[in-house]
This record gives sequence, C-alpha cells and structure tokens, in this order.
Amino acid sequence: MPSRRRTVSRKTSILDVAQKAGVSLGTASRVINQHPSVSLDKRERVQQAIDELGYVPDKVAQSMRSRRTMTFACVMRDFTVPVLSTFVDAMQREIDSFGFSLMVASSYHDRERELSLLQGFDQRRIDGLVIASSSESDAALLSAMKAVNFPIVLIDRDAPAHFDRVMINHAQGMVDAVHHLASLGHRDVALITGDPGLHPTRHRLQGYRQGMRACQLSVKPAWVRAVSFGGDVGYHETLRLLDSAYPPTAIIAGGSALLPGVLRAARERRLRIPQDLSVVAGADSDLASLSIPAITAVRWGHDELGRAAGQFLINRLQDPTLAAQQHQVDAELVLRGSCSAPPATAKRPGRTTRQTPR
Amino acid sequence: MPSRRRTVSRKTSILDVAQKAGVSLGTASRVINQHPSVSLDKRERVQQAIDELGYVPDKVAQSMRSRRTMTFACVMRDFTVPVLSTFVDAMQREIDSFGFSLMVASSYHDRERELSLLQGFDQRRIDGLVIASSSESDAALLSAMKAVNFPIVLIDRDAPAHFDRVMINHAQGMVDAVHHLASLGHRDVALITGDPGLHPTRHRLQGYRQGMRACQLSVKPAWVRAVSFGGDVGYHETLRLLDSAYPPTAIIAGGSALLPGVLRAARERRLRIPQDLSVVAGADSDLASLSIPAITAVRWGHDELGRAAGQFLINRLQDPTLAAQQHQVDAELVLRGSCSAPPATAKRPGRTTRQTPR
DNA sequence: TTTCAATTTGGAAACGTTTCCAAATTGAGT
DNA sequence: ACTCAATTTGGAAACGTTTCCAAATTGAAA
Repeated sequence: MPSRRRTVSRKTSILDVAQKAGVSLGTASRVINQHPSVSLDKRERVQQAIDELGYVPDKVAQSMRSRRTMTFACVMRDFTVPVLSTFVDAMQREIDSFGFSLMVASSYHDRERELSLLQGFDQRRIDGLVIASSSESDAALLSAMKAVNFPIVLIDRDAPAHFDRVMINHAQGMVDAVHHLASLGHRDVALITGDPGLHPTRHRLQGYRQGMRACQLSVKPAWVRAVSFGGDVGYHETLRLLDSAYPPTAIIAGGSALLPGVLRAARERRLRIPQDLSVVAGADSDLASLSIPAITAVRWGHDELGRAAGQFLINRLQDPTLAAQQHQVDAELVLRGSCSAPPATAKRPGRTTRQTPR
Repeated sequence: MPSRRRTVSRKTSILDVAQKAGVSLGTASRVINQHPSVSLDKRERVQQAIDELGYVPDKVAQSMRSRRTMTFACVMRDFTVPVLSTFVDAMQREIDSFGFSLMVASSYHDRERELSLLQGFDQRRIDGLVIASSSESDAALLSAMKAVNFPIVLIDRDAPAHFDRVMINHAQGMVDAVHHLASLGHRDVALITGDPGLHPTRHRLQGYRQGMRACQLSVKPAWVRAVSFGGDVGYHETLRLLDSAYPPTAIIAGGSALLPGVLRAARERRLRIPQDLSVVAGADSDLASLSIPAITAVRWGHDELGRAAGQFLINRLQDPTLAAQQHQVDAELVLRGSCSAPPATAKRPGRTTRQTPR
C-alpha cells in the first residue's frame, strides 16, 4: 500500500478537493482559476468539494508556479512622518480590491539600505514597488532599480529612466505663495528648501523663480537656500537669513521638516509672526495647521498620490507594455494667519530692484 | 540532446551554482543554509560560484519548502492615526535585522474586513501577526484568531485566549491624572472614554476609580462615559457633561480621538481652558502638544510597544512552546497648560461627598 | 455511419528550494 | 590491513500549485 502521511493532519490541498470531487488535479485547478473550458457538471462538483472541505488555495504555492505574489511594496524615507500614513492608507485601499497586499519599509535616507531593500524585494518576487528614492541620480541606485524584476512607481521623483511617476505640483504652490506674499507688499522673499538633487526641491525653486519674475521681484541669490531636508537645516538657514545684511521679510519653508526650525529661529530672534516676519510652509503638516498663528501652507492630497500610485501599478501589471505613466497632483495655497504686510519700519537701503509694474 | 530552455535567460538558480561548483544540488543548498556538515573544500567552491554568478536564493521557493515566509503583518484599526506610524516603524526596525518584512493593513473598525484579513494572511502563510483587534469578545473573531497558523501578538487588548500581549498602563496614567487634578483642588472630575469592551477603556475606568478613591473623591455615575472612540462622541459627551445639573470642573478625554470633540465643545460653551475647565488627554497627540494652551496628557512610548511586539514574535518563532508573553509599557502624565484650580465661582450645592482626609 | 474540429479531461512536468535517505568517504582505534 | 562510527555527499522526494500536452470525448457536418 502507498506510504502513509507523515503528519497527523495536513492542510487540505487541491488534491483533496480533486479526489473528493472525483476529478483530476488539473480540472480542480481550472475551476479555481475560472478557466472556461470545464463542464458545468464538474465545475459544480468541484465547487461543492471546495465548500465542504473549506479549501483555500495556498498563496505561496500559487506564487511559486504563477510567478505572481500579489504583493506590492512601498519604500519611503521615513514612515514616521505622519502624513505618509495617509499616502499608504490610500494606496492600500486602492489595491486591496484587486487582492494585493502591501509591504512597507523606511529607507531612513540610507542609500545602502535602499539598495538592500530593493534586492530583498526582488528576492521576494513582489509584483511592484512604490518608492520615494533618496536620490534621482545615484548610478548604482538607478541601475539597481532597472535591474529589478518588477515595475516601479516613483513618488515625487524625476529620474532619467522611464519609470512611472506620481508627482506633486510644487511649482504651482510656490508661484501662489510668492504671489500671495507679493500682494501683501513683500518684495524680499526667501526660500529655504531641501536636497537640490530632488524633484521637490528643483520644482519649488523653479516655481519660486517663476513667481518672483511674474511679480517683478528680483531674486537675491543669498535668499534661496537648497541644502537638505534633514538635520537642523531649517533652523540654521533661517538664522543665517535673519542675521544677514538684507534680511528677507518673508520666508518660505519648502519642506515639512524645515518648518519647525524656521519657527524656532524666528522665536529666538524675537520676531513675531506675521507682524515682523511672514512665513509660508511649502508642505502642510500638523504643526502648520495647529501652530498659533496657524501657518499658511501649500497643501495637496496625499490620498490622491496613494491612489494614483496603486492604480499605476495595477495598470502596468495588466499591460506590461504600457508607456510610462505620469500623474501630477495639484497643490493649493491654504491661507492662514502667518502672513501679513511687511513691517513698515523696515529700514532697508535702496536696492537695484526693478520698479513695480507700470 | 536535452530540450533547450524555453525562456531566453532564466534567473540563475541553485542548480546553476551546483553545476558551476561541480557539486550536487543538495550540497549547494547546504552551504547556503550554513549547514555544518560540508567540507571546507566544497564550501569554498560553492561560495565562489555564488559570488561569480551573483546568485540570490528565491524567497518564494524557500518558503514553499521551508514553510517560513519571513513575513509578519500588522493590522491596526486605522493607520491614518499619526502615532501608529511610530509603532510600525519601531516594529519594523526590530524585526529587520532578523530578515523579516512587514505587511500592514487597516481594519477600519470593520469586523468582516478583519476576518478576511486574517484568512488572507493565513493563505499567505505569514509567520506572525500583530493586531489591535476591534473586539476582545467577538466569538467568530476569537475563533478565527485561534484557527490561524501563525502566532498572534495583541496590542493593548486583553483576550481570554492566551495570546502574547503588549499593553499600555492606562490605569496608572489615569491615577496620575486624577491625583494631579485633585491636587489642584478639583473634586468633580469626569472621564469620557471609548468602547467599554476594550482593554484601554476598561483599564482607564479602573485607574480613574482607583484614583478617585485614593483621593477620597466620590464618583458620580453620570461623569463616567464609556461609549465609543468613533464618530463625534467626544463632542457630544462633553456637551452633555457641561450642560448637566452638576457639570464637572475637569474632564479627562480618554482616547486621542476624543480630544478634538472635547475642545470643540468647550469652545462652543465659551469655557476657557484651563480657567473655566481643566482638561487632560488620556493619550498624547499632536493636537494635545500643539494646542494653545497645550494639553496635559498621558503619554507612553509607541516605539517601546513596537519593539516589544516584534521581539515577542521573534521569540515565539524561535521557541513555539514559549508560555504566553506579556509586557506592559508605562504611561506618564506630561504636565502642560490645560489644568489649573477649578473656578472659585463654582456655585455648587453641597453634596454628600466624604470629607477630605484627616 | 464516418470524419473532423472543437471542447474537455487526465497525467505529468515545472516552479526553485529544502530535507530525507542511503551510499560513499574519512579517520581513528584495533 | 580491518572494523566501525562519524562525517560528507549525491540523488530523489517533497512542498502545492499552474500549465502544457496529448488523449478522450463530444457534436455537427457530410
């Protein structure tokens, strides 16, 4: 007689189903996968066997053969940033109905870790990745992203290769911010933002310059500081600005991680917001909305970002030949209490600024 | 000759490694898995082949055979709650060095969804789950949690079955809160908290009563409201309290989702905090720390929670026979600006309260 | 009936590993 | 040299599916 089962009771497998329904293994598999060519008769018998046995297919075995893990991953710089959870949640909802699960991991701004996450996910044979990479130009990272066996959607990043992209319209936000400040009478508007190699920084810079030009305001090079999103940059750059010979009357904090430092520096210099200094946050945050006064900020829907990213991945899985997809989510300026006319007392020497419009 | 490969170039497999090293498949596998019984000679040859071919093992195939997916999952009611990301992040870090990845999913307070997540993760053969279940007593949920093929760690839940548990010492937080308020002169302290079927609610209730007793304060039944964490409960219960015949002079908002409603209701009734009404938050949040005045709150380390949960799972995987593990993270009262002496003008009728201590 | 194409079916291979088993090798003790 | 146990090794089974192929069945057309 055939050898007995080793374990006392195995999980019921598709074999048990086939046996119980009196069909072959292949036929059972076909009804599970809704394959059309199986007679109604057997289809019913198999379905009944499935119900009676409470059979559920083993995803690992399915993945093994079908090369689909029904899993996506999401890598962000740091999930501790509260607003990212909104993004993840929206993406989750989007992919959920298609049967996909989501893995998450923070890269902590660490290139090595990012590379090893990439390889780890490749080993796991995930079906897609959403990532806000730490760099857009790092050659090793880029080639690792290309080498990998799953589609990638970039979040707020703009890389040379033709990945799918979901980006934020930071430029528009900056244009609006500058216009708003200019309309209040500001002429000396500074921008502190992050890593100059990253799309959000470059795009903000672009919008800032465009806005200044449109308002006929000259840009003093010392007023635009694109250093990094990390550390105490917001604080130090604000101090440098405030202590300079020509301090700006308004500061745009281009990045949610920069705002705390800007506010702290202003407080230390005993500048009241908005009477002595106007402040705009280039990204909305709890701090911005709950501060007193609340900080006027550029805002966008993180849920829209998440949905688009999920949708892109699903589209591409259905049709791998799809051209690179791109989506830009709009940003709007939400007016709060951190901006007012510049102080009248501003004792500034005349400068070579162009005259206001005719 | 043997049949040619179908695909142009397959991923290199352990077979290629074995072949290149001139050993059997089994031996190659053994060196990969650090199995002791393989000669130094072959070990080196295989390692070299691995390096030269850039071979990385396929996790899906490994899981298939070894019944280990190296994956944990985490389901919380709603990941949109900012503070949960700290938890996830800490857990992530904890399990990362052991090679585990993390899946996340929100249950959205939805029992059906919770059940289907449970089954989905079981199909995926994850190695462990961390969950703040929506109920501690739902029979179907409980039996589903028992039926599942992986260990479960409960977060801030107390279920009859012997799951591993990581809980928060809400009671201590409440005791401290009551003592603090009593020391300021309050005698009429109300508590609004959430779903009475859940550990955090029951534990807060217990701490509140214990604290009141210790301070020789009587508890009016109308002052303790345990309804739900959802909806507009914080708002409505606060109004009910404030509009009652004997309004409390202090309110404890036992749950981070309740605080916004409490503050809104107080504002609507034109009560200044803390002059007219003292408020303590039973859970810290951005709102609590950034409000003006900042709200005195019970705080604990979500990172400690996450680390403990990850550690428990790893412990149990190493030794499945382990007795139920339990860890309680301490809560402390952080004093801010939302509490002061009760208004002197309180025109309250004499009550049958016991006299203050001798 | 017979023929032929279309549909349905069973059997087996394949996915890439780990692990079991038995055979081969080694090395120490006589 | 011979025995025996311990170590190392190769070969094959197993994990639970999907999918390929060829055989069997069906049904319509001749």
